Amino acid sequence: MPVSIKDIAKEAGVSPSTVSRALNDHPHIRDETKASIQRLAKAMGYVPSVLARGLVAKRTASIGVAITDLADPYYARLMLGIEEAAAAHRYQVVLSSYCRDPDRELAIVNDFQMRRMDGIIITGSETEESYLPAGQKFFLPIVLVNRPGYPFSVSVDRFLGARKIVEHLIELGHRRIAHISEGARFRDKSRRLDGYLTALEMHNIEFDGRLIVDGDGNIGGGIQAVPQLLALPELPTAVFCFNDMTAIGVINALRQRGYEVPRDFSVAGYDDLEMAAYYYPTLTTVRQQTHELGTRAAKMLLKLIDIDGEDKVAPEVVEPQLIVRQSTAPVAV
Amino acid sequence: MPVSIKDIAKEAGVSPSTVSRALNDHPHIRDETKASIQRLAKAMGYVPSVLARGLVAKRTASIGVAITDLADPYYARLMLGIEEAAAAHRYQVVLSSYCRDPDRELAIVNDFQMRRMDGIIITGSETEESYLPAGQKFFLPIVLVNRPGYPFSVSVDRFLGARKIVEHLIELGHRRIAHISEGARFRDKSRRLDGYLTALEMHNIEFDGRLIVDGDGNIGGGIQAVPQLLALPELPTAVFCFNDMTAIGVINALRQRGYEVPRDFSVAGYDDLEMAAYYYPTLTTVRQQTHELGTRAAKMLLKLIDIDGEDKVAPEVVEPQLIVRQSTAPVAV
DNA sequence: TTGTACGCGTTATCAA
DNA sequence: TTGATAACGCGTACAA
Repeated sequence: MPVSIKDIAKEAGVSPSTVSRALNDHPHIRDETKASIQRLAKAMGYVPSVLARGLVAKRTASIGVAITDLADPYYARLMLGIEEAAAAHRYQVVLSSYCRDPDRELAIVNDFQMRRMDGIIITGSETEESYLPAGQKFFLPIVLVNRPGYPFSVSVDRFLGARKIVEHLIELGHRRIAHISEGARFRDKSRRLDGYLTALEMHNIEFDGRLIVDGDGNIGGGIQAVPQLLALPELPTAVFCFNDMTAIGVINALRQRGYEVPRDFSVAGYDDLEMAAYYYPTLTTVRQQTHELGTRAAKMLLKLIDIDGEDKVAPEVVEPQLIVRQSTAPVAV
Repeated sequence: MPVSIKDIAKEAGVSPSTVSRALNDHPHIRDETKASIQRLAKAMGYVPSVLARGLVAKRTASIGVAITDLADPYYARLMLGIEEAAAAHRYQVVLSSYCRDPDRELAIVNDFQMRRMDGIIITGSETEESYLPAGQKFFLPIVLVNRPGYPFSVSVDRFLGARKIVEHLIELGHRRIAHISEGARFRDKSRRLDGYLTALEMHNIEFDGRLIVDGDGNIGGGIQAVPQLLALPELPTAVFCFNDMTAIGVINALRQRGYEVPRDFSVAGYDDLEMAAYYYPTLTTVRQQTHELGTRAAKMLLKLIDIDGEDKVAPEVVEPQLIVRQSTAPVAV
């Protein structure tokens, strides 16, 4: 049973409010009593109750983060950024992973509401629309990461990132460039795919739909894509993958079949995971300012919480950076 | 402003207690009123407050998990196991990462206490001792993962895992086997180191302290260890790493210097991360039953919460499994 | 400087 | 079957 403020009051022979004041460093209280009560509280192992506090204060000094997938290290970096900004404002961060499952995403958001978090950050939402103010189902501020269509969002410009990396491949002489997508579900709204198409168009390269193969954002998706690519009547010379995990799958599957990267195929990833610099070969990829993305999202959310001035907040976009390493090379002649 | 039970009561023209009963499916209530109130609650966007509920119920139906490091995918798998078991008992899981920082670990545990979680799981605690019942600083049950000395713990037998993998190296003919540890801080209580020493002893191989080099559990630690190994007057032929991340760092650093694995050195990891099967070369490693570890930890915690019968709970140990892949090979002659 | 009284949202108990 | 009341732990006006 936790010790309550009343227990301390009884023990100290004062009223509960005096204890409350002592513990919260209130102005009008004798230094002596304050000190002795603080000492007593510590000795008795007092731990304040967020439940009771939040009930009266109508705030819990905590924000909830619903992340796409715990297993993806990309989100770990994002979390570091969020926690840093939150800690600076003395907010506690609570995390849950919805594993790319729309139902779980909504369940987590609902749980955060039940816990009366002060605000929520959702990465890569699968149900973006439901958070639109029109619905009014949510009574706390929500910031989305990488959903640039949402009014309160912080995103990396994935269109630009994809364009940059495809142009890099084109500059290396590649003309038949395959793309492994995140999955069929996302095809229409894929910014990466748009960037890919734009880069081709800018360089007058004709688009061939057979070069687009569905992955799933994980290693397995990359592995499964390879036989489809190799079955094409005319092989690609380069593969632009949805992310680094996919690229690792692709390189692995190619190696299994006796191909070498970048000798036989250039392969590019996206994300610049820590692993990208240590894989063999090291990955050419797109670095997203992940840490900054996190701090920006947290700051936007805190702004929404504090001033409640939704008008003052506009969607933010950060620019990604091309990282050239060894998995891409000039096309073989 | 969230809608409260009172708001609904006013709107429905009944008392708050009736609303509470309707929402909680209590027995003695007219089906009609129950249905209409439930409908009204949904329409008004009612979301119950865990704060208020927990205050009176003295339980929040949630457990906190403090994990070692978000960036380590090992913990993602563990979380899946925990969440699965928790969900089966209708418990919510809340996660925080302490990034191997003892202070943050204690801060998180304290926060969980403030939130009046029903119990806590801590992975790889850096401050194991502080949770011993003797201290009595904690009023909620705590289960530790991979701290077999603690009375309420679920662990993989790391001693056995290390012994298995070192014996595998010995069988391949290796005699000078280096070990990259988790860090100097952990040397005395390293079960992996014990397993390593035991394997050597069982095969009458003399121990050479210079072969033990400190890492940090991350890629960087592996990278930094390599120059120290290469500076030894007599080179090792194999390296047993604290974990897969360290092994990746080691292999990478060796490759940078023109060495090839396993031609020049055999390198073994520990954990069997997803990546281990896809790295180049694929890693020989030790698979921990990570998912099962998670479910077991959650079940133990739930037992402690429910029956409060500490006597009925004993530390559990699961057996790890040797996974042989391409990063280890017979010693060169 | 300290104590008293009330309310936050909810549930449980008792009475109607 | 329903309503009134108290209680959970805490903060804060207001009174002393």
